[in-house]
Amino acid sequence: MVVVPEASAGGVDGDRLVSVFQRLLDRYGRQHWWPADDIFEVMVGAILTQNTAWTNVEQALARLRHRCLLTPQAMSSVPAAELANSIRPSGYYNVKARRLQNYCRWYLAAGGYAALEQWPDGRLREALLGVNGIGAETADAILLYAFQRPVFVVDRYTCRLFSRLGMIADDSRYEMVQAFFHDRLGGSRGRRTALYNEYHALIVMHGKHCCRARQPRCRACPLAEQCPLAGIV
DNA sequence: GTCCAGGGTTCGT
DNA sequence: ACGAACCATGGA
Repeated sequence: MVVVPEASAGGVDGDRLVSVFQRLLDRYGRQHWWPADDIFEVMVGAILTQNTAWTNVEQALARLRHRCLLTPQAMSSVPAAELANSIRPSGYYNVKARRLQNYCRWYLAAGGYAALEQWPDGRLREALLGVNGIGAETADAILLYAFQRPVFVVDRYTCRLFSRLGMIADDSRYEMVQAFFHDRLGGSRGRRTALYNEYHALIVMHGKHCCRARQPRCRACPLAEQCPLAGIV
């Protein structure tokens, strides 16, 4: 599937969003997210990576796999203390153990993937948000990367980058930023799903190298002129 | 030693 | 409605 958008549906800012996407794609290439072996691991990873570096999440996932806890049945029935110990490298292990079990119990009670994939986007999103420990970003990551729904995932890197590009206010609410993308990147349902998938992954990849937290502007980034956004920022 | 990471909830104002 | 405190490990 070609992920390059045909044309923006959102005027000047839409064209700019497409331009940023093109530059990031040219510089970093296709990211092939989500990095996981199966659908359930995507969901677990989405919870474990909350405010946590992915390298830590990988260690936690390896421990879970080694202990045969990477299934919703095993994860929901194991003692919380044992689950917490298994995910220790990902940090916040007590709260995340509770969140994982909240999620697994909801997931199983709903009938698992086969049942949930039949749910419409809005209903599925609301249900995810109803699980304690699943906020807007985690819900959208699961919607996009596990359920293939056309939902743009807004994370810290997204807000930082596009506020520095002057396209959004630095204090914009989550849903406002998300609507900014939804309103300006059109196309078919499948096309938008593929585009949102790649775009978010590229934003994260870029954020790891450039435009770090303490740097006020992108031009101060380590990539300097190599930065794909050097001419824009 | 300091800073930060692919957030979310809870509890004060 | 909004901000602050809290959760916690590991890599740069």
